[in-house]
Amino acid sequence: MGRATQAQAQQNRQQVVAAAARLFRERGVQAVSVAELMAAAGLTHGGFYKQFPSKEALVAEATGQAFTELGARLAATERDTLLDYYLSPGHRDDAGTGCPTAGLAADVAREPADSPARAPYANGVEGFARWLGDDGDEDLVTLSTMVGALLLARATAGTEVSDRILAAARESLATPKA
Amino acid sequence: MGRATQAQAQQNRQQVVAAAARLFRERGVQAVSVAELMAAAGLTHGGFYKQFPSKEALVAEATGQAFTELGARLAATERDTLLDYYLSPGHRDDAGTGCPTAGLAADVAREPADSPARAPYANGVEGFARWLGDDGDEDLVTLSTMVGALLLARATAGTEVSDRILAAARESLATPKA
DNA sequence: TGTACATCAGTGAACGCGCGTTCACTGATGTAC
DNA sequence: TGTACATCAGTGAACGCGCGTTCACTGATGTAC
Repeated sequence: MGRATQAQAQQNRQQVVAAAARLFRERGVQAVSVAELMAAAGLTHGGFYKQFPSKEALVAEATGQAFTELGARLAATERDTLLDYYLSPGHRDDAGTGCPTAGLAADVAREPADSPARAPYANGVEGFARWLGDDGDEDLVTLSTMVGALLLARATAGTEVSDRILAAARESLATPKA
Repeated sequence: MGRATQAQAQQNRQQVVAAAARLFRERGVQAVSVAELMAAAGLTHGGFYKQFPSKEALVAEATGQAFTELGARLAATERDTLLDYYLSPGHRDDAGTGCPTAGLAADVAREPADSPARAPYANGVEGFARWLGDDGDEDLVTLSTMVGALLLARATAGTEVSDRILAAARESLATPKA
């Protein structure tokens, strides 16, 4: 096959990061192999280390990428519209393209304390909370409710209580108390 | 070594379930091997299948066990005391003995739709919400906030925002609005 | 603009390792008499 | 209560498999002149 052009190599790299950002949210970091991510970009697994020093480094980069996508989405969305989507069955059933705060929470929580994935995650959480714009640290509470409801709805998916969790959180957050 | 007594066998089995209930919450189902769980009970891994049909079956049983422990704890605790513990740095830093609703949420969410772990998890969530005792489905919102805040605090552990998430949620939930 | 050659993205096989599960075997336990 | 024997909890080695990572190699790309 020979050497790829710099443009092609960069595009391949970006495809691997994009696949990681999606699949890590969907199935968890441990359940997605380096070989699968390379295959998602049409490559064989051997070349992975020409682009990334380790899987751990890709986890960090994919985390940042997922939060960058979230930021773009937030910038183009009104609060009530976002809440409707966030607490919808659609979002519950599609973690891969959904919120990384929820989709990566458990994975990042179980990363070692010095994992490079922690910084982009924490920055993402702070940015999301700021966007919510509630007074004081109340935005952190709002975000906690959103993330908790989404994760509980996912873990109880298929049962009657799952939809009730989403509906109750939507109702509780739709109209700001103040 | 020869055959163990029925009492000893039952005790060994219980130790495996207890270790699983703790380690699955702490590190996640995939990060804990059958061999490690058997070793935690002082056994070699080969005998696992004399006690459990599969690792998946143990996941379901350990999930039920963790929620049974939670139920006992709730029965002996007042709401405000529980909230203080739930949203504390201690609980954040010790997932293994902590709430299974939070500790197993992502693992159960990623289990297949027909996984036997889903039923005990959903039952546990409903029981926890009922214990909270808020009106209508507001208890599901309260639980969502608790679980979300705890998971976000864990994923941001080591940063300044982690403690703020816990404190903000504690403040928001400590005194019922009504 | 052409030529010679160094670079390096990607390949494919291999590394050591641990996984969930199976199985022949052991020998004390539990049971039938 | 004592004896003969079937049961079966636990052992330890092995099964096939996939993991993250390494490496010798390929050959088109990029560059120096």
